[in-house]
Amino acid sequence: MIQAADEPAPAGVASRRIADHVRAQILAGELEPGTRIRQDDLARELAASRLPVREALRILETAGLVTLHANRGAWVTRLDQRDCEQSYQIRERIEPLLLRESAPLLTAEDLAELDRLQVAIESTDDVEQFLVLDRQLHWTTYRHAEARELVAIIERLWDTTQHYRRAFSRIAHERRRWIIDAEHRLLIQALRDGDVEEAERVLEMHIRRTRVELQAHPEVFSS
Amino acid sequence: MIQAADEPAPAGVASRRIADHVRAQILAGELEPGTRIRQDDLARELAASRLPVREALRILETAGLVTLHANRGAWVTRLDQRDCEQSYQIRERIEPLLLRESAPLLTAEDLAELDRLQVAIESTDDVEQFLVLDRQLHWTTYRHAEARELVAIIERLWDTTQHYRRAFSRIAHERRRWIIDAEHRLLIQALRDGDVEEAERVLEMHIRRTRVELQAHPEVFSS
DNA sequence: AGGCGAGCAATTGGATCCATTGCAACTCGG
DNA sequence: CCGAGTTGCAATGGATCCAATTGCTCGCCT
Repeated sequence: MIQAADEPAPAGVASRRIADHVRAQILAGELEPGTRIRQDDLARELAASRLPVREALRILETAGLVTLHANRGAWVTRLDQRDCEQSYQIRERIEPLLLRESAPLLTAEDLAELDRLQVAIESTDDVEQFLVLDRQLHWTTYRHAEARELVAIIERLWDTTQHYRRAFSRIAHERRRWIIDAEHRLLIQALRDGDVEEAERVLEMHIRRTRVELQAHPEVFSS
Repeated sequence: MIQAADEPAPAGVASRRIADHVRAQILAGELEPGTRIRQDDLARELAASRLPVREALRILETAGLVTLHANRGAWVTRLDQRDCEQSYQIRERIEPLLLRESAPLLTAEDLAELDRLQVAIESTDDVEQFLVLDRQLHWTTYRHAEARELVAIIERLWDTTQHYRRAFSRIAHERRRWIIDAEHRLLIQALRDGDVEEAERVLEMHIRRTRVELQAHPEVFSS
């Protein structure tokens, strides 16, 4: 092995790397729902052949992030309002399960990090930053959960709805942010108190409220 | 086009076909958790090259049915008792959502089919037959639901736990079957009455009871 | 005799090449 | 001038070939 560690490191299998890359692009909003993904372009962009690209697209299709049409190509999956609300409804019911498993194992360091993240959330005006930090905050509360299936499912739900969360934040963030902040603080406090049931209730309410507000903004899905 | 329609027809994309084939084999119990899947063998068996096989394996990995280790190969995913219980806990919370959406749209024909299926279930002693019919029955009740995400998630949960449901049925079916039959009949009756809430409650109870009974049989996961 | 290392076989991962499909523009006829 | 059919191109799907990694076995040294 001549080249040691100056390269960004192949880091595992190419198809996985490519899938992660595209996933990140979609989550970052660089690829919006409905945009076409061309195999050649991706391959050139990532300096790989089309073969791992195709595998990556199949992975992402199963993950629900892209939609494939036989002999026609791949597009970033577009959700309608109904699908999106349904996703939130599912999260509302199962994320408390994840929290229940993780909450009792949270350390003082975890709680400190939650505080830090919440302060950061309250002091940013950038939507993109907010999305990243919000996600970090919630997944920090889930850090000690070991339920693989549950984690996979919930990550999928976060992923497929990310774009609509962004669109929604863009138009309603100013008005909503103090509510979100309050809910986050209630969640963190319940966790600090070791009151898991209360934390579950707050989380469920947090997700439901977002879902209900989303109902009132169909323009998010119109484009 | 020389060869017209004597072939079984490619019928869509090969990778999808192969993935479905392997999925069916796993669900039928022909491939048990832990068994290795070799790319060459699959390719030969299905008269295809290894390329679509690889794509299929990536699909199935994302679907949670096989586990890939880089440069080492693919194995049918093995769940531990904790994972399996968690899957049932998730189903318990979200399948009622699917039922709620579908139940009001069930037709008289659907109800007749449910009766027919239930009669068939009660008159079979074959575990394999039972698994197929039970699955058909529940998915008939979900027939009119259109929530894509929810359907995908629940199918995944059924798929990944199928093997353990089989193992459990093998050892505890005699003792349990009258309970299952009773619950199915209650479910169908509630649907016939148009009492969706009652149907949801019965379904939740049905899944929870299975989960709790599974807790008492760790030997299912020992092999 | 046991453990460690090197070499080899088997299997997976990746690249290039060819076939097939779908789309679009252009042409020809009404 | 408009519509339908045909032809050509571009993008995906599939097969074969080659490289890289793994782990297993055999042999050697301690």
